[in-house]
Amino acid sequence: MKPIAIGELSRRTAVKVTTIRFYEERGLLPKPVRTDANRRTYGEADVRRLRFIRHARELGFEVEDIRTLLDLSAHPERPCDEADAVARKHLADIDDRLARLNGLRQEVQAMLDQCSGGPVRECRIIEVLADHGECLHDRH
Amino acid sequence: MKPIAIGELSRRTAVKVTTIRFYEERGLLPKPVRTDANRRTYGEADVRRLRFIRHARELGFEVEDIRTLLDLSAHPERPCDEADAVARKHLADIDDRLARLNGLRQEVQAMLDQCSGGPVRECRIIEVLADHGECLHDRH
DNA sequence: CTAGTTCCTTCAGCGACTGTAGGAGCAAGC
DNA sequence: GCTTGCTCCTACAGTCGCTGAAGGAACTAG
Repeated sequence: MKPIAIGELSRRTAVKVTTIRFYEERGLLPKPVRTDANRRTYGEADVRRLRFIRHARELGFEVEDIRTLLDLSAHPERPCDEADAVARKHLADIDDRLARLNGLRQEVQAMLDQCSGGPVRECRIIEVLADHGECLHDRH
Repeated sequence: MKPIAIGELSRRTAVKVTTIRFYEERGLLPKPVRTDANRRTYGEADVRRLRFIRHARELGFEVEDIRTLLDLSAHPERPCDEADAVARKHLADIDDRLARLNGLRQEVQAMLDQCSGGPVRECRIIEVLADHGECLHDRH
């Protein structure tokens, strides 16, 4: 199999060249073999690994979590408790953010509903922001 | 009215001292009058302005948007279209994030549901991450 | 007077990239 | 063989919205 240049790896994984170099520096991707002219060369395994990383990032996993998941995938004989824990923690995190974002949505929607389109003096948006007492919830 | 020190302003607005100085540097708060010993002194107007800022940040508005909203609140005779636009854009942004986050939640939940607790070799979490084809949605 | 707290400036760090400058290499057309 | 334009290299600064630390000065209470 012929070596893959960083640009082609980028195209095949939809990860930007600069981001690939960043992942290398962070230790998510192994240091690749270089050509005589000092250019990085990759193989199919790198394509798979980078797709794994990109996919996990799309699902919102942090780089630190991805490191753990990558380590795990390199040891298929170990129990998957750790992967489970990482995913569970991530789910809890998502639920948390969803709850807060739903609260915000309600609040901002209410602000907009009250705006009558007059001058700023009468604008509820500005007023609501100026006074937390106007809010639906105590804590945002 | 007696001048307010930065620490007291911090206590009264629940905004950290460092953050207050940061907001000053970013132009959200005006440069305060200093004492002979070079300490910042604030008044009630600053308390109100900072509460406005904090509240808007809690509702997820960006600093740039807050600058716009603050400018508007200083011109009560102008129409509130602009405030409305800022809030509307923010709502659209929240809806966007909610949709994506809900998608992620589903995906991660599905991953967890399939994990049978065996070795990593059989773990669906790792497998799903390795292959986007396993996903519920095409685009995350 | 002393100890403890508050305040000052300046600057580095977070996470996860993104972009730029300034250069070298390479592939294709003439 | 030369030029044009793309790709690649390193090194480093910038993004957003803070946060914290270092090192020093000043205020406050006992």
